[in-house]
Formats: sequence, C-alpha cells, structure tokens
Amino acid sequence: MYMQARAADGQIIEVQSPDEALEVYRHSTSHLMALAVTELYPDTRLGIGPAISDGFFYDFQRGTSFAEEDLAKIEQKMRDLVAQDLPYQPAIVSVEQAIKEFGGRDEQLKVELIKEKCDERLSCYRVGSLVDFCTGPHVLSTGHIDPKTFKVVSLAGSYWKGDEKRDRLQRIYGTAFLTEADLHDYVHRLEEAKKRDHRRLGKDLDLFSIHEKAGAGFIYWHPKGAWLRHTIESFLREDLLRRGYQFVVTPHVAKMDLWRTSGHADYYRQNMYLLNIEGEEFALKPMNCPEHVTIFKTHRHSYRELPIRMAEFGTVYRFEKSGVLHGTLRVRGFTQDDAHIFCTPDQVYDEVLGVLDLAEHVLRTFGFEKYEVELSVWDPNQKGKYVGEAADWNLATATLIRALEAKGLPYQRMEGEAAFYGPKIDLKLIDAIGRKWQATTVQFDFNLPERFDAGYIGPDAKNHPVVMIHRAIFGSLERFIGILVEHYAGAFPIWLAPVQAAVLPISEKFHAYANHVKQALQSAGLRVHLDDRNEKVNLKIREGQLQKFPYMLVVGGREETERTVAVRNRFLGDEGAMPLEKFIEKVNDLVATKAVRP
RNA sequence: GCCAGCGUAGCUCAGUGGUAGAGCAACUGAUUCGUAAUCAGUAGGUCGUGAGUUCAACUCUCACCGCUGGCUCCA
Repeated sequence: MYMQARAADGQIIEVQSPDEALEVYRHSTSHLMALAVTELYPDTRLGIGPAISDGFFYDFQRGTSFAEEDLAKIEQKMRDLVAQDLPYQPAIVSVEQAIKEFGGRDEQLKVELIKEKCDERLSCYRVGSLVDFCTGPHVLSTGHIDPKTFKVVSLAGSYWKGDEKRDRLQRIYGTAFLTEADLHDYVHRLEEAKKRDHRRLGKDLDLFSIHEKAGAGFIYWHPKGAWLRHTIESFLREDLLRRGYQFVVTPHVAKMDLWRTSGHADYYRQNMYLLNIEGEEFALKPMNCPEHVTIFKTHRHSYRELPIRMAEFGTVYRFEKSGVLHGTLRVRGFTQDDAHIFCTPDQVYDEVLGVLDLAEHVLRTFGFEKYEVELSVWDPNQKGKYVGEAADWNLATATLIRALEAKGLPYQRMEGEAAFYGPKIDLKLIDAIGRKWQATTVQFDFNLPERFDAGYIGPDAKNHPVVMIHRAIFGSLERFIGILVEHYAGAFPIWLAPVQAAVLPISEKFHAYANHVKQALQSAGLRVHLDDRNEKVNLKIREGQLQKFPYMLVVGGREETERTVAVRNRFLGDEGAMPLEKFIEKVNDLVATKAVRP
C-alpha cells in the first residue's frame, strides 16, 4: 500500500497504486491551497481544483487580481496550515442541503456544478474553513502533506468550463510530489527543458529569428536554419518520389472566388489574411487543398489514373491570436509538407496504409521511435455537424481502423473529435524528454470534392466523386524543426547538422594547411567551418562545443607533417589523429546512413 | 483575444524621480598558443513606441507593439 486516505463515506482506505496515491496527494494539496487562498483573501470564490499531469491547479473567482508576490504568501500560509494538522472531513449530503450550504457561502459556481452533476446525494470535504464539493478521497489531514514536497508555481487566466464566453477566472498552478526527491527531479526536468528550448537554441545556434518590426509569428530562417530545412525537404522529396508522389507548386494568393467555393471564405475568414487590390478581394492561402483540387480538375481523370498523390511544400498564412504564438511551434506563416491523395473507394485502404508506412519510416529516420496515435471519429448523434454521407464516414473510419490494426499501432479513439469534413488519424511524437508533439495527420475530406465537383470516370463510364485524403508527415517544417531542435537539444545528427565539421588551426602558422583541409572536406560535399580567428584552440573548442558541431578537427604541426586531422567528437571528446581521407570516408558513411549519433 | 508578468548595448542582466552601468560579443593592439574562456585598450544605448503628470521620467499614469507562462484555439 502506498498511502492511507479518507474516502467520501468516512472510511479509511489504502491506496494501492503509486499513480493513484500521487493523484490523491496532489488533489489534497490543491484543497490545501484553496484553503490558504480563501483564508488570506476572503472575497475569493471557488472554481475547480483538480490534479493534473505535473501537479495541480485551482481556479478562483475574485474581483481583484492575484499578483505574483501573492504566490509566496499563499505558499507560506499552506505551510502554516500543514503545521495545524487539519483533518479532511468528508460528508455525504443531499443536493438540497449542498445547494443551501454552497449558496449560503455564495459559491455560485459550485451550485451550478452540483445542479449539473448530481441527482440526489453528493459528497463534500471540509478542511479548516474550506468546504468543497468533491468525490475524494483525500489524505487524512494537512499534516500528511510534507511541506518540502509542494510549490505554488504560477498564475494564469482561465475561463469557467474552458469557455471564453463564460466568467474569467484566475488559475493558480502548483506542483506536488510524494517525495522531496521527486519534486527535485521535476524541477531538474524543467531546467533541462529550458536548456533545450528551441527559441533559446535558435538564437544561440543562429538558426532563425523573429522580428517585432516585421510582425509576430513570421520566421526568418538564417543560413544554418535554412540548411536544416533544405536537408529535411530533400530527404522527404526523394522518399516521396520513390513512393509514387508527384510534386506541384501553387500560388500564395488566390481570389476570394476560390475560397468561396472551398468554403474557407465563410468558415475560416477570421483566420485569413485578406487583400483588396483595385476593388478585387484576394486572400493569402490558409490551406493548400483548394489549389490542389484546382489542379486535379484541369483534366478529366479515369479510374485507371488513380491514385494521384499530389505533394507540395506549401506555405500557408493563418492569422492566429497573439497569445498563442510560440517560437517556431506556433506561427502565422508556415510551410506544410502537404499532400492530397485522390483515389477510388477501393484504393483507400492501401493509401492509408502507405501513409502510415511513410510516417513510420520518416519519423524513425529523425530519431523518433515512439509516438501516440489518436483516431478522431464523428459523433453519430450530431450528424448535422458534418458533411458527407454516413456510408462514407463509416467506410473511412473502418478503413483507418483496419490500417492501424494492420500496422499493429495501438490508438486512442477520440469520439466526436473529427473535423466537420472527415475522420482523421493524428500521430503525436514523443521526444527525448518524454514530451508529446502533434505532427503527422491523415484526414479524409468529404467536403472539397463535393464543393469543387471533383470526380473520376469509373469502369462504368460514369462520373464518381473522388475520395480525397489529406496528409502531412511533419505537419509543418517550422514546427517540426522546432521539435527537432528540442529533441536533439541542438546536437543534430551529422546528416542534418548545418556545420558538420569545424577546422581549428592551433595558430596562424597552420592556416594554409587548415585551408587545405577545409577545401578537401568541402569538395567531398561536407558542410565545413574554418575557425581561423587569432584565438587559442581552447576557446575555439569551447565555442565549437556550444555550437554543437559534430566534429572539430584540430590541426597543428604534427597534422600538417603527417597529412592528418586530430578528430574531436562532440560527444566523446578527443579521438586522436587520422588521415584526412579516412575522416572524410567516415563522415560520408555517417551521413549516408543518417546515423543519429556519430 | 483573455489573465498575470516582462521589455535597458548584438547577448545575459544591474539600475525606484535628479548627468545611463557590468560581463560576454564587436573593434584595435599584443600574444602564435595542442582539446571547454590569453592579456590590454577602444567603441557601442533617443532605456519597446506614442501620449500624459512633473522644474525634471529608464523610473509614475494611459494607450499601442512585442515577449513569457497559462486559458481558448491549432500544423
């Protein structure tokens, strides 16, 4: 057993799993925080206060705002309350009693919640002066919470029930762990994540910049970042060609006519950059699909030509609310590795399987071995929300499931999470420190073929609506590169690294030979940097390590005489001298095999 | 967009109403060096932008822009 807890019926129970114990502990700590807050600020009303993956939060309603300096006071108050060892006392009461109790305390949000969730009876917990509507269980008393295991972390705004039309609440985040060591590890993980932050590394490694003057959410790729992009694009382009894709290129701007046909003018307008030139309306494209359908429609297609797999590195522009922008992970202009597969219903299964296969291969190449799969399906009770026939939806959903099962991919079914135009599969990458990132998506689109009247001629010589599958593997290059930076903490595999080797002459006397080495590597197709500053080799190495160059080649008198290079590996340190040709061979081999580590 | 915090030199950050500071980077010079920072000197800022209060604003007030953490949304 991991912990004793008090269940809602007053019984002492023994919590049987560490996960459950942690949840009880955090939930109890969130009540402790709510007690501290309501004692310090009696004009505060309660929202909800659950345990979450990194700790807990509690939402409060209060006329005045909490300030950052209040957090320390709250934390101190919590410690005082721990010292008082107040019991968590459950009670089972009727709905009428509860509404009277919470109504009397002017806790209107709790009253609303109780009316919504409960029929007859419900449980409440009292701790000190705080009474909360709660199913429990909780720790026995505040004395069972170790003051060294929790922290009040941050302040945020939130909405009641997550609805921006409802009351604005103030959320206070905290974290708690069962042991002091766990809390310490958590703080350490946060620091580690901070070191990997792609915004920090993007600046330090000179990959990209964003400019206030030019607009938030637009990325300027510097030479090193651009190399990454080109390398990633070339890799995918070659792979797609092998898999029977064709590439197209479409404009960044189109007349509103096109967006009216596609429906974007009605349903996506608030996200679009609109232009009015000489009285005519245009928009920057927020999606590539309408233009791809436009190309598809330039010919009549026989079923014999299908499937057509039409790919583009398509740059799209979407107005996003200022508060959501985040480095390269959430921007206003980005390039999707987009493709649309036009096919017949009986080709759908093979095509979906092909996309999953592609995703697996691509993601593995970039060092992502693990990912989570979500299948988003419609809500059959709300058929009015969706376009397309039930038969299409059922076929598409069944096909997605069949393909997932064939690949042996476990998945989570997300009821009612499908887009209005079709069901989809999303893959979430899990990076080196366990965080999840949305990347690959495979979506059916029942909307555009109908709106554009896109079809093919079947064996029966009749027109049939074409099946359209939208898919992206990286999602967007901006986001994917941001994820890659954080995944590798900037130390890219050598095939991706913007600088693959740096040549470090130990003094000016060896610049000639260093130049020779640089030329030789460059001629062999490698990306190389010559550090010919008048600095000590120690400094060059330090900076080279911080720049995460995969290899540094120290050259001095010995190397010049013996026509070698002294190889320093970014991870392993000094590897000793080797002939220049041998080094080139070694690196070319690592590049060709796309080795994740040298 | 909403809540809170923040915006000072290229970068990291001091500076609470009275003449703008440090370290690193840059530049100049010296040093010619063997696996994570050589030494010295020089230069660099309308303190995010615009209004207002004041004899006086980096500092106080308001608006706007941007950033950070969340909410909502999303590739």
